[in-house]
Amino acid sequence: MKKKASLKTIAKNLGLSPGTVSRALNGKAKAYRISDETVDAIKKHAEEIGYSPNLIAKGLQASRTFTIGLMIPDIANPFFAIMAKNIEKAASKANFSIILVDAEEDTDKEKRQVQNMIGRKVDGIIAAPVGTAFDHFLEIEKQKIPLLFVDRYFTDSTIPYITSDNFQGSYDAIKLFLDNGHTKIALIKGDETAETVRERTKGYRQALEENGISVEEKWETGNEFSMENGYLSTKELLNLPNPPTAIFALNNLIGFGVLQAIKEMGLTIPADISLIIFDDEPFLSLLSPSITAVKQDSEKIGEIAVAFILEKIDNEGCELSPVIVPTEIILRESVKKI
Amino acid sequence: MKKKASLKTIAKNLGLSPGTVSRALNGKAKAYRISDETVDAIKKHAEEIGYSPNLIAKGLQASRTFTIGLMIPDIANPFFAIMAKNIEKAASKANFSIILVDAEEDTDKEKRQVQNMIGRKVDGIIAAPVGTAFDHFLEIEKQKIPLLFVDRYFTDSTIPYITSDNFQGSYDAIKLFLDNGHTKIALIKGDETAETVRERTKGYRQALEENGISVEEKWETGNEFSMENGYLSTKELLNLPNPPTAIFALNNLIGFGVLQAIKEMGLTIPADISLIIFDDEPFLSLLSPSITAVKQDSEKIGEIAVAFILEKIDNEGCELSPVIVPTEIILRESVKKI
DNA sequence: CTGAAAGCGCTAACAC
DNA sequence: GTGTTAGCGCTTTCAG
Repeated sequence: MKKKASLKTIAKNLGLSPGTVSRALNGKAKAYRISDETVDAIKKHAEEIGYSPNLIAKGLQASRTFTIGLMIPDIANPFFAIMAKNIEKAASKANFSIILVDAEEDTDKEKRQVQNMIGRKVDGIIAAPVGTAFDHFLEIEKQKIPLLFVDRYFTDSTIPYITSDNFQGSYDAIKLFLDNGHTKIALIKGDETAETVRERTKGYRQALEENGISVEEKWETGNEFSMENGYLSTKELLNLPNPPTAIFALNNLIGFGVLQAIKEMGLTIPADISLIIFDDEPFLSLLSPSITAVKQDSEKIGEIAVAFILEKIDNEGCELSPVIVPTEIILRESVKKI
Repeated sequence: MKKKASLKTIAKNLGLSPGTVSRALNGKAKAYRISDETVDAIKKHAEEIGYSPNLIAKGLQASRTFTIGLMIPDIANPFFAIMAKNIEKAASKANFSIILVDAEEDTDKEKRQVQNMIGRKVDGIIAAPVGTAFDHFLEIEKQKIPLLFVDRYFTDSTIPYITSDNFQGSYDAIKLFLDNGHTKIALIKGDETAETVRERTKGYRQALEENGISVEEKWETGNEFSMENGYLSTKELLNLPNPPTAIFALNNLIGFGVLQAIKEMGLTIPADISLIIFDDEPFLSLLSPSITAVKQDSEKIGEIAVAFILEKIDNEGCELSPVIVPTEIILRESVKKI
């Protein structure tokens, strides 16, 4: 009743060889024409002694671990949590397990964990990279481990990615403001070295330009995907001599900050200021008034990511091209008609 | 430049033996008095060919994988997401990796994944169990794998757990209502087979009884930790001939449902109805009015959990007793003074 | 129908 | 100072 419950144990107890037991337990009885009695006896005994195959040993010899590394900058962010949920779901359906890393928005931790993943011989890696450094990711490619970016990505590498239609989502949001008569529209951005931020910013600018509205420099502000940035930027914007009538928050955290600032200043949405947030959250519908948002389909991003990575694991040669997942405007009550 | 980058490769290329290379790379050069030149040469070459030790092989031979299984019923629930974040953080600090399972509130998946964890020879398992079935967890103990429950737990097993002070948190919330003059206080519960729900319910009842208020049967309702339950129960409660003046929602999801129902019915908090939610969420402070909540310290639960499981991994014999983590009332604006 | 043996990559015990 | 060997638990030829 010790830690002993290996193939060998079963073999010895039954007077068989490990090979036979292995074959019987892996449904290869037919192929090797092992007698039904033997198979039954083996299965029965395995059950009895609580045998559970050692996936580590299996992995060692197959050089396949049925494991996918998942690197997320912040699992407490609902956007990533929902994505992670769908990734785990799809992966486990294919009998793969997820090794989760929360990089804590820290490139150093990310680097260390990339090494860790490589050492653990994961079969593939799905990562939402933290920052703009990606040398460590090239190492993954060098090791021939399938790699895929989600959400965040780099255009100056050939690593495939799956992301939202950041440009269009942003464009649509601004268009909504414009259609409601707004012309003084502010943007609170994240770190512009991120491609997603650049794309979203592009959408903002293009929508304005197409409608003959020149972009007021003061209204394009912010520098970080954080609540604090949203909060401070909002206060600044609304204290401007010529304040905007509408704010577009470039992600959920910034949006929270905006909401906090507005609440604190005693202003009301949309009477005093209109708001759209990039990233939908269930609770945005519970606010009074509810907040219009650009919803990223993180479920779908997660699903596609797993399908992709499995494809790449099976098919060493296969080249994948980036996938852009459409966003959707969730119309609520935070945009005032002027 | 193929998949070859093992100890053996290095050994061969350098005309050494795998043993020496292993020792050099694991800082045992001193102990074995390997010459500095050799060590340098080895390290240099390892770097060159992009060698990365195979943790799988290491694990096989050490029968230790530096891996902790984490089983969560729903990673998209912020309460669990935050806990998971802190668990990953603490684990990675100790050079352990997390294998994440989202049980999707499905006992069958949980069972399957328990087997999977066992097969993967994780060094320990931290689980927030889905339901009331726990036979499959006993299997883990039988395999001598350290096991620990967080949040949810079973009193009729000896498996240690770390959870919030569910009784006290609930008691405090009701006390707050009472202190504000409420006597008609409703409770919307989750599934009562869960120990956490029972404890929270106990806190509710005891606070009322101690204050000479008899518990109105109609006001104790609900049967599930879900938004829908919160929504439907609220509608029922508020349509009662003699409706309560205060609602206590027994978890965050129920709370969301309550908020939705109240919003839909055009009522306002706290003028028409007072509310406290068990589980704090950042956004509760952004609502107008902000919502008073019982905050569970999921950060601390996560941290303690990892410390515990590591202790148990190191110290096979060690017996751990349950830990109850205090809760905290976050006072906001959702309780009316009568 | 089943057994024996090699080997996945690594470490540790034992040599010299 | 370094090499050799055995073995972790499994699968997979190759032999019967």
